[in-house]
Amino acid sequence: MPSDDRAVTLQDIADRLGVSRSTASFAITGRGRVSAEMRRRVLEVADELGYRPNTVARNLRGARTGMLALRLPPHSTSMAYYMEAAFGAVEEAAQAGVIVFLLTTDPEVDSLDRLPADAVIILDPALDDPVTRALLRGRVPVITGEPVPDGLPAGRGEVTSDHAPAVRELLDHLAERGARRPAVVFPALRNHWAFTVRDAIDSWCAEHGIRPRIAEVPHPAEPAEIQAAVAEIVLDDDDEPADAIIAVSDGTVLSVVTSAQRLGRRVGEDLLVASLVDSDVLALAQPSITAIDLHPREFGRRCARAALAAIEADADGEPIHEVVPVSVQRRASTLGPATDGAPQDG
Amino acid sequence: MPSDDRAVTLQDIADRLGVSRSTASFAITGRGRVSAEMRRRVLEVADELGYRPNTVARNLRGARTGMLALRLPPHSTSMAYYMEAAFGAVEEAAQAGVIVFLLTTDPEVDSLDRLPADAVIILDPALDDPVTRALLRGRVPVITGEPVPDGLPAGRGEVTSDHAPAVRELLDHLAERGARRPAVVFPALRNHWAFTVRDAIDSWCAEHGIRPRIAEVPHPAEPAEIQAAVAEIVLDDDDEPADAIIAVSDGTVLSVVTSAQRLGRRVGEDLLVASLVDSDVLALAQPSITAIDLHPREFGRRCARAALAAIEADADGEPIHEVVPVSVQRRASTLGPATDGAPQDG
DNA sequence: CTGAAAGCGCTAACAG
DNA sequence: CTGTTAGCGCTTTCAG
Repeated sequence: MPSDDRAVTLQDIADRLGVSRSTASFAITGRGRVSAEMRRRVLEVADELGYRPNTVARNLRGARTGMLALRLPPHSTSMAYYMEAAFGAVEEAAQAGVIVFLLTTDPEVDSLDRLPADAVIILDPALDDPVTRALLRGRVPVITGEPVPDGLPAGRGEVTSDHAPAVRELLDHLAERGARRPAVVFPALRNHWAFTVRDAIDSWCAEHGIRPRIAEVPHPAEPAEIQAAVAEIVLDDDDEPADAIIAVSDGTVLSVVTSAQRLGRRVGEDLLVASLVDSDVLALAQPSITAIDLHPREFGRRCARAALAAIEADADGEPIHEVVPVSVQRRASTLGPATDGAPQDG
Repeated sequence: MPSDDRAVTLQDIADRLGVSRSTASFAITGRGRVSAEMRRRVLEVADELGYRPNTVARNLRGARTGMLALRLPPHSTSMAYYMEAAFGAVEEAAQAGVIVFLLTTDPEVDSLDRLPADAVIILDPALDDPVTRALLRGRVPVITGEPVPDGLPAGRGEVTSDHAPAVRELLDHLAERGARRPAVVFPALRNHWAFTVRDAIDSWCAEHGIRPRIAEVPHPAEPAEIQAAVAEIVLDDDDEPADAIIAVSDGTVLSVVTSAQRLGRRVGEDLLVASLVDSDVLALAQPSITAIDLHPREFGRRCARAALAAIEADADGEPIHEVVPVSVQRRASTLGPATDGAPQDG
């Protein structure tokens, strides 16, 4: 029982069977040509010895690292969303024996073009993020979660969600529920998601002859700034008060709901509230909050899959483009108290 | 300008100066003995060529991987907390040129004792988590964020926060603000944090002659389960109603606040609310929510530092033990409306 | 003070 | 069908 501290190597297996390393290697990777019998024996011994291929050494040879770098937006608006997506990517990569590591929020830009990774996944690449820019210029293939905004070099592929229809569906839903004066609290983000959603809102409003009422909050924002924006919309001095409010993140929605309740407005009745990004906590509020479910876990998985594909297709072939479905979760904050007890929920 | 696709290697530098690889290596790592002059020239060329040491190859030799594995609890209660901690670890490790990768939530247990990492960080190790158990039994040194609960083999070190005093401070604060019947919504977690906090609450209550009123919710819980627990406490049929409620995560607190507001209770006035774990969104609610700030970023940094130290001290020396300070953020939900406009906040 | 050479664990030509 | 061999990029003895 070589249960000493050294790791079991191919050599150990080979020695044990009196064959050469390569035979063992071929048997294990299944790549080369070895007899079925030999293969069986190698596998048996490998198992017995508790052999674990050393991924580092394995990848050294192939000029690969067996790693994916993951970049999350510097000031993550929606923690839960990114965390889910991250774990989706980790899971998917793990199935291919690939490791996902996190990039610091603020890495040294010049260390970026020689990243020890076979590909990078950038979630929500933003126009004004120097790291994203450097990564996109670097030699490591880049897959982005959501397209790269115009003005930045394209990556090798992108995974995106069909935001516009979902936003329109949400707006339609609000209208059906009687909303006539919807308002939006929107962060000053310069990424594809923000541009797209904003566009969808604007055009929907135009089609419905409604003046889009958008309170833009800085990003990242101080609590006071968000609270002020929310207060302005909820109060709405100079105009008819908003009868529906859409916000982005857990935090902003929370601010909207609590502010509204404080001011005596009844969420789900005289004020509809919805979020552009779903998260677990939105189902916990009373009333529970209608939101667009971006299926972040699946989104993350697809990003990893795309990244893995980009590594293989190491030429300059077709860029990868994948669309992940999204869905609107209708909950009590827009359905009203009638259905409060049994909101439609996943 | 060798700006072709191949990465710049030590050999390139050596060739350029007509010296050998080892000289270049020594000059760059600063480990060996080379003349100051030679060193200067090597560094210069390295810089010029844009040399980046290949960490993978570098570590191959030393039987190190240059990587830290990070395990987050399978059903993260508090996304923001863990995400912050994770990035703290990533940042700290990056300074030492070490990469932090995420473990899948559900890895194959037998792949765990030969993890391609020099150490593992487990955040909030739980008694009932088989992965934690496997990791602790494995040969990769383990650092835990929060101690390993009794019943599991100890790791090589732990980073912890001084929860008990903070909980007591919070309870004292609530008492000062007039709370007489505090209640707690607590998840059925089997980790050190949960045990400690629960203990602190129990003993504080005992000292103050108060019957601890704890609603335990399953973990992970369905929204309905949490809502039910919250409703029970907020309503409190058979007893005097609670005048202060403590909850753990963003979600539960949100549920408490919105439920309370719906039932006509005024948070910060006739009902005090506080969270055991702070996060950005708690500052956004109206009123903003008092919470214990666990300084997760710093916590994560310390974990990484401890892990790095554990790798060096590869003997069975003293286990590492570090304590990260915590602080109570008093906000409007317990301070009341008087100070609502200017809550004490970081 | 510097160069040659031997590996780290694994893969993949190339022989046999 | 299997063994030999030459590396991947780097570190580190051991000679010179």
